[in-house]
Amino acid sequence: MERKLLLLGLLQMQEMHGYQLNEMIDAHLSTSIDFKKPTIYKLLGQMRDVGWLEQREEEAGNRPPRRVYSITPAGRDAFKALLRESLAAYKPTDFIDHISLAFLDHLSPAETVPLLENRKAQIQALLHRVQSYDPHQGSMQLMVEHQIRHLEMEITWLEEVIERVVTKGIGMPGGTHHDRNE
Amino acid sequence: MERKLLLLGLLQMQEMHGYQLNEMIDAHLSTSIDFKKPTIYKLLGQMRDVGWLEQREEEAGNRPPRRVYSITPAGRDAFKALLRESLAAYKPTDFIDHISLAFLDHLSPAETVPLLENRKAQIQALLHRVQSYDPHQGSMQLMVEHQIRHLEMEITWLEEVIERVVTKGIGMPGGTHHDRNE
DNA sequence: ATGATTATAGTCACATATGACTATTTACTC
DNA sequence: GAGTAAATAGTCATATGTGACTATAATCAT
Repeated sequence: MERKLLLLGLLQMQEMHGYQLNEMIDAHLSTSIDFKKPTIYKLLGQMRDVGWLEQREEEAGNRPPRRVYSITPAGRDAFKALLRESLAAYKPTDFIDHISLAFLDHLSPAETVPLLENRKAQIQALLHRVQSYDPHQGSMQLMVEHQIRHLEMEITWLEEVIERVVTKGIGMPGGTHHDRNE
Repeated sequence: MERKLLLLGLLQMQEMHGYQLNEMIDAHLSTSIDFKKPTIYKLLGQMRDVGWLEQREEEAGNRPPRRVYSITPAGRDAFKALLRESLAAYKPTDFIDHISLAFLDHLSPAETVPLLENRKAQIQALLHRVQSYDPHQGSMQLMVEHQIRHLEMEITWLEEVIERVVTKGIGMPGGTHHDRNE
C-alpha cells in the first residue's frame, strides 16, 4: 500500500511513464526504500486496471512508445484515503536484522570489535551518502531528515555497544562464555 | 539468515522443540521481530536436513510426541559463521512505511495533526509495552534497549514533525497546496 | 556498415514469510 | 460422558518483491 501511495504521490505532481518513475525512485530514494522496476510496472498496471490511473501511448518518434500514466479523479481519492490511513498507522520496525547483537558474547571481544567497527563504517558511509544529497529539497525532505536522524542514532548506539564490549560489560550476568577454541 | 541465526542461538542455550521456540519468540520477541510458526518449523526442517540440527523424538507420555532439536557441531560452526557475517554487515532499514510523511502537504493541518497524534500514540503504546518487560534481562537485553532507543527517537521525531505542521513550516517552499475541497 | 549504448517496455521464475487451516492426544469442566 | 481447551505437530495456498532476463528502436562511436 505504501508503494502505491508513493507512485500516486509522484504522479500527482506530474504524469510520467514507468521508466521515469523508476529513474526518479532509483536516483532519489534508493538509499531509504526498496522499490524496483518489476514492482513499479506491476503496480502501475494494477492501478490502471482499477481506474486509478489512465494510460496514454505517446508515439513521439523518439524511442519505443512510452506509456504515460496520469492520475484519475478516482486515483486522487484513493491517494487521499491511503495517505490518511498510512499517516495514522504506525507499523513497527522489524529488528530481525539486528538479532546478531543478542549473541555478542559468543565471540571474543578481540574478534567482535573489528566486526562492529566494520558495521559502523557501513552506517557512516550510508549517512554520508544521504547527507550529500540533502540539498535536494522538496517533498522528500522529511524522509531524508528522518533517515539522517535514524542513522545518527544507530551510530551512537553502536558506539555504545562497542564500548561495552571493550569494557566487558556485555551478556549474561556472570560474564562472557565464548568457546575456548580461540 | 538472521532467522536461522536466532534459532541456532536459542538452541545453543538449550535444546528445544518447535512449539517451545515459537512460544519463546512470541512471548519475548514479538514486539521487535516478525517470526511466525510456519517459518520456524520450515527452518528447523531445513537445518535438520543439512545437518545443523539433530532431531530426537521424545515420547514422554505427555502429549503428541515432541520433536526436540539440538544443535550439532556443524550447527555450532554455522552459527559462528552466520554470527560473524551478520555482525559485520549493516542492512539499511527500509523507510517505505514512512513515505506518507512525504505527502503531508496534501492534507490540511487540521486534518493532519490528529492523524499524526494517533500514530504517535501507537508508538508510545509500543514503547510502554517494550519497557514493561525490560526486566527480562539476558541475551535479548541489547535488543530491547536498542528498540527502546529507536522508539524514543521516533517519538521525538514525530513530535517535531507535528510541531512543524502546526506552525506551517512544511512542504514545498511557497506553502502548502492541499486541495480546495475541504 | 557494424556494434554498443540508451531509452523504453516489460515478463517470469524464484524466494520468502504468513494466515488460515488440519491433526492428535490428554486434561479439565460441566 | 461430552465437549472444550491446551500442547504439540505441521501444511498449503497466497501474497509480495526481486533478479535476471527478453525485446525494440534509435543513436553514436569506430
